[in-house]
Amino acid sequence: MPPSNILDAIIAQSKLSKKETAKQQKIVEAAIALFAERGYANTSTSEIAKKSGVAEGTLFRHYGTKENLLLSVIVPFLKESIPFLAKEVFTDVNPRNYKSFELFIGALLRNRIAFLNENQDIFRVVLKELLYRDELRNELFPHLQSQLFFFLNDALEWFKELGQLKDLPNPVLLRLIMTSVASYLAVRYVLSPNREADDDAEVKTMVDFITGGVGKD
Amino acid sequence: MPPSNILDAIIAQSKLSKKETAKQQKIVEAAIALFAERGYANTSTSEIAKKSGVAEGTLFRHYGTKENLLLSVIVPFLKESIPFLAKEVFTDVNPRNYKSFELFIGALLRNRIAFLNENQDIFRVVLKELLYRDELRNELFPHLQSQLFFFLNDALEWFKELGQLKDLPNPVLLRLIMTSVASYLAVRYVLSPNREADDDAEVKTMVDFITGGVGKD
DNA sequence: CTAAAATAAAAGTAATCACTCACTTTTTAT
DNA sequence: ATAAAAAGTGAGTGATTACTTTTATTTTAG
Repeated sequence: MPPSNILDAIIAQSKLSKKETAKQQKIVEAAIALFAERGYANTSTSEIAKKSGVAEGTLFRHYGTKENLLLSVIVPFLKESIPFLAKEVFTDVNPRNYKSFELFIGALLRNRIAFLNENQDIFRVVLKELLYRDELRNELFPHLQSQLFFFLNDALEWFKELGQLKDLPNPVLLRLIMTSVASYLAVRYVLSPNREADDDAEVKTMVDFITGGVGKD
Repeated sequence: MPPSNILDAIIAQSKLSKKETAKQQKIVEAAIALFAERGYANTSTSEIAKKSGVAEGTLFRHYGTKENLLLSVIVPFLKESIPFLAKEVFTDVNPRNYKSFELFIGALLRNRIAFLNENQDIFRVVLKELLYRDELRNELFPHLQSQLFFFLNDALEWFKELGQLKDLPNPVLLRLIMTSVASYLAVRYVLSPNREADDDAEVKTMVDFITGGVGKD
């Protein structure tokens, strides 16, 4: 494996497994559930095989190693989850369509909440493994950051022009906004998963906080 | 072990091991380093024994199980780290001594940064295990929350009186402030550990953000 | 229909794991 | 000084692990 670039390796890997058989889907499904429930290290390949109704050998025929199976689980998620890679969110939540920064951030939050509602399990897997895997994280973060920057730089400039954003450097703004959004999502989906949420109220609270803080004018 | 209450069990456990032998200290030291580096599940007891220069049997004589060793590592940290339990931070950063909410939050941030500078490794261990251990988390969070509330409720009322805080419910204020602080610390110490930081500038940025958001007045 | 090729299942395999146990050494108390 | 208690040791133990190899079944091709 020549590439020092893990992301490339991951993407290449994901392209290799073009056709997914029914059994492969079952395997991935079971892997997601088990990894999310007890973590990668605490899940054995035999358990995955059992849960997916497949022989252990089948699992290794398709994925070679347990590590590789993890990547096959994480990669498709990342490809959708680093959304600014895909054009979807771009067009779905286009800053130019929003007259105020509040509305834009609100839409962005709603978009990501909807996505995570559909992907809670795998989100947990990804988050946990990102904590454990330094190399993956070290490659992913700059990549993520530059993608976010590429997408949001424009948006930030747009709302600065409209006079709705403080005149802070864009990287600083980006960091403040994204860590707020991320920590909200992390608490909501990972740390307190069972809670029922009033989306409208919560989004409003977060948007108000991000734009106006807690201080009195 | 009767108690359904894990926290009680932990605290009881920590009280049992009153006198720490030199070897015990070595063991805990090595365990922290290894757990932080590669996680609990990926660290074997034989490795811990080897690194700390004791026989594996010694480790089990003192801690009984690997799990128990983890608790012995986590507990003392938590006792200091849920700082509002201990009076130290209370007196060190007493809200009534601060004329403005900004100054108070700044002091709080500096206090926690100083603490984490001394405890980076174990902070990483705790954070990772909290993600993996539902029961621990489910017991710890309400406890943490109520402690924080007990301490900060007063502070929030104080700064509300001074007209420096928005008239939001205290639990909401608390959540917004603490998730901001926590996510800043998490990014700084866990996700991007190797970064060198300009404390003064970063604290200022965070304080400004928490009090005033990113929106233009 | 049949032989070859691809896929799945089952039965291994060597390594590693957390943990035990019989025993020795050190510390403490009298 | 001595006995009891505590601390320390390291060679085992059975269970489990990721992975392999062998055997069986299904799919495909001529």
